[in-house]
Amino acid sequence: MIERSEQQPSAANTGGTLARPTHEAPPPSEARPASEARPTHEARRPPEARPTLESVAERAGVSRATASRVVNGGAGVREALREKVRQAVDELGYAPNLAARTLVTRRNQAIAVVVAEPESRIFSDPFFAQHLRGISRELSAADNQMVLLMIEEQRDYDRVGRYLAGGHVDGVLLFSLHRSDPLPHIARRVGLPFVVGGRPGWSGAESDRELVYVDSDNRGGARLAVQHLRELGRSRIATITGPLDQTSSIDRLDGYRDLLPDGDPELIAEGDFTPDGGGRAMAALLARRPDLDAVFAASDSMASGALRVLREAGRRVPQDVAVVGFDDVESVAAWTEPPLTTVRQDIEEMGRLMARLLLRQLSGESGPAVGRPAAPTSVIIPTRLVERDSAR
Amino acid sequence: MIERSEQQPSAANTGGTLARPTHEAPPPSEARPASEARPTHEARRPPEARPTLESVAERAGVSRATASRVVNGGAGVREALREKVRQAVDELGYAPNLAARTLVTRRNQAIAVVVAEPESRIFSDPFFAQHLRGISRELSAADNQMVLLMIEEQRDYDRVGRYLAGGHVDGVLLFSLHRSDPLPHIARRVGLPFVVGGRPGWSGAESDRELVYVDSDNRGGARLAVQHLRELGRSRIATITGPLDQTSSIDRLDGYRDLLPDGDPELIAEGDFTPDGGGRAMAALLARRPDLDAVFAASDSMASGALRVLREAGRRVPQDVAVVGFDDVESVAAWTEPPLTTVRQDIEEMGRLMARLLLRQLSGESGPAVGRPAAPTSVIIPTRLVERDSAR
DNA sequence: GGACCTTCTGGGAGCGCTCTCAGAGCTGTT
DNA sequence: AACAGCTCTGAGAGCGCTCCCAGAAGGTCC
Repeated sequence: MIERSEQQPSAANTGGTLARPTHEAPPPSEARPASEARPTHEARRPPEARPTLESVAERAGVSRATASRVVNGGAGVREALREKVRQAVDELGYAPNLAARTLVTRRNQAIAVVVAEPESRIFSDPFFAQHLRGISRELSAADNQMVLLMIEEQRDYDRVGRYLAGGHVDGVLLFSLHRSDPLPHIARRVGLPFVVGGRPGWSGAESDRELVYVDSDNRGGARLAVQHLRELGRSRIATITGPLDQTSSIDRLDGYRDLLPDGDPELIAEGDFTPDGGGRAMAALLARRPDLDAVFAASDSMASGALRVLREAGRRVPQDVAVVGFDDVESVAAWTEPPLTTVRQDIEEMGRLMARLLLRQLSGESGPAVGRPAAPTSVIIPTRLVERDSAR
Repeated sequence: MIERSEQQPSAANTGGTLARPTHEAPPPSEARPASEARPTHEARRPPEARPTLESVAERAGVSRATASRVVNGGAGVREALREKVRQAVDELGYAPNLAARTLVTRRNQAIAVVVAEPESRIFSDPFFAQHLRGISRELSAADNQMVLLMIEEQRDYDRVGRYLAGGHVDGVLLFSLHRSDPLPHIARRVGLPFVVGGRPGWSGAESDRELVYVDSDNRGGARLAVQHLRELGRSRIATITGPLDQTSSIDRLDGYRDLLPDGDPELIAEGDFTPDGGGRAMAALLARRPDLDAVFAASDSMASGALRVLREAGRRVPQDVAVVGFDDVESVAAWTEPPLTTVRQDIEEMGRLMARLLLRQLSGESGPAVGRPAAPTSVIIPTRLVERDSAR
């Protein structure tokens, strides 16, 4: 590890022989102190007595209650007083203490996003940021915050459970549940409404009460892909599926089968959503059915691996074999050789919808039971075909 | 939009002519109610009277104070009582109310991660998830939560400022600051310690007090790349830079120049971190210096664009022109044609270090001034070269 | 001008927790 | 047997806020 207190290393560091830094960085406890010791953190200790509502009220010459009213919209307070309070707020730089407010209102203005990583592709694919962006957009429009909880090991479920139980959030967004995932149960137990991203594994014993989820139209997208290949006149259309314990894989395969109900099972090979897996599946397919003239890969990554194998096998794309992917990951699909025709899904919209659905449950709760909007239903986001050279 | 209350559409949906769903999804307010109306949300209203410390204490036959002690570690409580309290906690399913605790301890066990999106590449590159993962790992080990705040428009700064001022987090992690970014100022004003990811734009007026940041060794990585190209015997080494208002671009260019101080300026072209931009820069380079025999692109995306232009220009890679990228984004670098030699950075470690540095500031604060660990210094994470076919 | 509204305002309780402090209960010493 | 010196426990205050409710202030109507 190289440490610097200067902004830039001097060019003198650049000796002829480059001392390659070791990859393993020592823990930062070894950090060299900055050239000049930072002034003691008096900025925070003591915490600089943040102004309270009390002090605002005093300065404005009103009661705490009136000050509170003004801060929260000011309904039913005479304009003159309202103005005085607002001024006091400004002068003092007052910001309400959220913890105190939460304690009494029981509203946190925050929702949790839980990502159970090992099971989901969320880290290997670039969708994560888009998801979050969609969620964030919707949430911040309603002045809600987003607390991100990641699960990596089994014991993290406890941590997350404790946190949710701690009442710091008003609702939960869950991602790609696998079979018997304890998360819905946990959320239910602590009484938090939740919405799931991606169709859940199977509605087993736990979830007879139906879950609200948002998903891409995987099945419809697959149909789009196969239909396109057919319109191109291809008749021996193979498919490379994702891992078949994931609903997105299953749905995409189902879409393929919708249009090819009598298809040869030899034309179906299972991949794992990685380029390598896609390549291996492609090789298997080629061995079994050398006469295939099209492939629908259930992800762009797998398609890129398939493309390489096809190239190495001397097949021209799209002349000999047309290829369609799924996802439309820009950095992959647009830059394969040749560029990939693929099915695009609107990930950001998915995130946005998840948040919207959850928010609706939240507001539904506090309203009157009669005239309350109907309980939300699951939603499927449409997909569309993006044509590039690999199948044109 | 297609809505379903059933888990799967029936295959009957699959008529011959596929009615392509419109892309614009109507707002979910149009959602069709589930076949059976959800039972009124009585699970939450009334909020099912979550057990309090008080009730735990009562059940265990001790005082609230003792119960509190047990819940918080149980130091100085006789084993017998401790056991009784623990049992009461279990039976009641007690979970402490975090807001109440925060109100008195002034500790939130939460830190904010602020991403000012438009300026950063954070959404176009796949690093975001890795960053968060690193941060999450470190944070949850210390039982801290992560609140994600995204900035998209100017007015979001207000929202974020208010949130930070609300005292809901103990510290802030900031990403890729641009010149005169108001964020450090805001954090400073509300008295929150912070750490920056990526070397900040320039230490202008505001930041004479030095900032703590964590960055990849962009400069060193660039040197690695150029050095490698040189060792391959290349002598006319061009570079495609990122946008030169970003420090990572600047640092990578500086690294290039470190080894080629007398280089021809015609060998330098500015890109924009996109494949297209990389392609355009490559074309310009080829026009200016048709004799170039190597290119160092400051990102894998740009390298992939360059690769295509090179291919179209009939240059063989690596025989005619060797290419090295930067980032080592697996899904891009490993699957270009040919696969890309590139500089790998350890993003997750970056996230981890940012969190660790922040946590250290936090603990430093509450400890005694004497013997407190030295104030943290900025840290640079080493990079390393990954050799693939494009420069071998 | 008094009864009766309506509109505003402030007092005060209380959200669930932590933490100080005083005192209860022990043990050990003289 | 008295007392010092522990350890352990509980009463109570208070964190900053919201919101209920009582009452003040001002208007209207007979």
